[in-house]
Amino acid sequence: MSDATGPDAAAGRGHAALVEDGVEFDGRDAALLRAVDAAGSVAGAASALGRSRARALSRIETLEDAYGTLVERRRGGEGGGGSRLAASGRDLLDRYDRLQAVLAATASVPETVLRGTVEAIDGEIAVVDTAVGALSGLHGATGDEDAGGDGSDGGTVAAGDPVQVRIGADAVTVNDAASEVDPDATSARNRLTGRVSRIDSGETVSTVRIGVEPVDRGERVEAAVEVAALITAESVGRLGLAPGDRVSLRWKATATRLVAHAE
Amino acid sequence: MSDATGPDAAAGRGHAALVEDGVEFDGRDAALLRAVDAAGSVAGAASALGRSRARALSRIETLEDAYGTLVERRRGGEGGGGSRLAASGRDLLDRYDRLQAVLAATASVPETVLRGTVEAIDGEIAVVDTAVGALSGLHGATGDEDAGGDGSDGGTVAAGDPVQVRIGADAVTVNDAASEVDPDATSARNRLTGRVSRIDSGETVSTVRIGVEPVDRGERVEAAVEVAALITAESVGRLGLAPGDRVSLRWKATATRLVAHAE
DNA sequence: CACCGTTGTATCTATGCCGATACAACGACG
DNA sequence: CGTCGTTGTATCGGCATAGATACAACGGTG
Repeated sequence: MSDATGPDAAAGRGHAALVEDGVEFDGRDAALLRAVDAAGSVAGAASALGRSRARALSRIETLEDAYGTLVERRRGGEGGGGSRLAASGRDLLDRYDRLQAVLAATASVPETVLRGTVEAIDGEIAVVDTAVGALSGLHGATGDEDAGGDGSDGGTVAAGDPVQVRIGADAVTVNDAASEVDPDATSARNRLTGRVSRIDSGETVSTVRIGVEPVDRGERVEAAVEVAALITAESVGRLGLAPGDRVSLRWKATATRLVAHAE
Repeated sequence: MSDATGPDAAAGRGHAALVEDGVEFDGRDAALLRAVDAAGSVAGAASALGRSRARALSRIETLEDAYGTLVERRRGGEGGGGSRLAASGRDLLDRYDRLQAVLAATASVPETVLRGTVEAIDGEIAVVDTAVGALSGLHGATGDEDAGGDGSDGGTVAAGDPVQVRIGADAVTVNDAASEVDPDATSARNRLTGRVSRIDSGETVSTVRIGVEPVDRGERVEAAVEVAALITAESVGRLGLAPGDRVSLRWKATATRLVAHAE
């Protein structure tokens, strides 16, 4: 939306919901629970949201069938009764909020996507051959597949497969190329060197793009690769970064994700 | 559901869709595009999926109204015609797959959640007072709010607000406490020290939990805080990590996210 | 020129979800 | 004991979406 910070950074608005037992918990449900918390009754929540009370109640029941008790309801008594958000309902809202935060983050944080082919797989970590050399990262396979989902996404990756390597700009650390750190003192494994090509400064956060030289591989000429790094403006100042500077990039293998890439 | 690999890792199943122009692109649409790519025709794709051909076609049209050309359709000719996935359709599938990868990652990567109150806001970065001291992180506010969305999530954060600080375990770097690195050479700002409390070893990736002492704050006694870090098993070996060891943690402010926490 | 399987297009029907409405049950309070 | 506002429960109609069906248009192929 905003402007020309990144080519496509904000292009991917999304919508996410929790799923348990086949029941989706989406923004509408979150709003309902929040309204119940605010109003102290399902009836009040429904009228505040302009929704049907009976529907709201039955919706809560189907949610509770899947997620457990969410709202403690009581009828009769002072004020005719009322409903309070249960602790587990609050937890569910927290989970939902965190999911939304992750989604907003992926939409607003630029990512670098490289094509590559899997060289080797060792447990959860795969080594991928890319234009800028071998990179290692996690492939999402945490054991199970989304049952009601898609077709061929995520899932397993095998040696030789074409994949995309996804590096979130917030995972990349920028160092002065001169002061090289002892490689044995840190758990960040992927490293590259390159030259700063552009700095997009935000208020307190800057997106630094670093041009990385492709490795020499026979006749095949690869286009230059730009890796984005999101760092605080303060760090830009502290490192004295300016276009043309040589820097070293570093990020953890566990912050790198592989996506199976059909074709 | 599955079993006891991780305590709760798979608890947060989710479902995400891209949204553009009010039109959702979800797993069902992804499966349709993939089937078109495989079958070479919308008719073949529909029958392969057991869906109505006419509906599939009209669905593709509404998708194209929002996302641009996705499928190149041709009628008449050899084989009676056919359809091919356009390049932009392939790109859209890639975007969707990456979104799914992010979602799967957040479901499988542990995160540390701390409660805190916002101390100060400086642009996109906020400083939050937590049980383990002041931490800085991004608040999702990228300028706009989800129109058709929720109520009080994400959005803006103000000084004094209670928030949750979310730290993905894949963003935390573990260092030997002894060999302290020159603080001016790196752009990672948040740092803590603590003792390793537990190491859950996967095949090649381990989740290390580090107990961090809460800062002393008068009479108020806070429970000990455990921060999770996801690092390669190789790094565990290289650093010689074992329960009880003193380590220093480090992660970037830009990899820390704040979630407004009602109440 | 007829054939073929596909893309377009229109229409009818079934299904599921939501709002609207109505009524019974509940229990503290006055 | 009646009042009150809520929770439960059932039913009806509206609306959007998907499937089913039918038919026209298209353009290589034989």
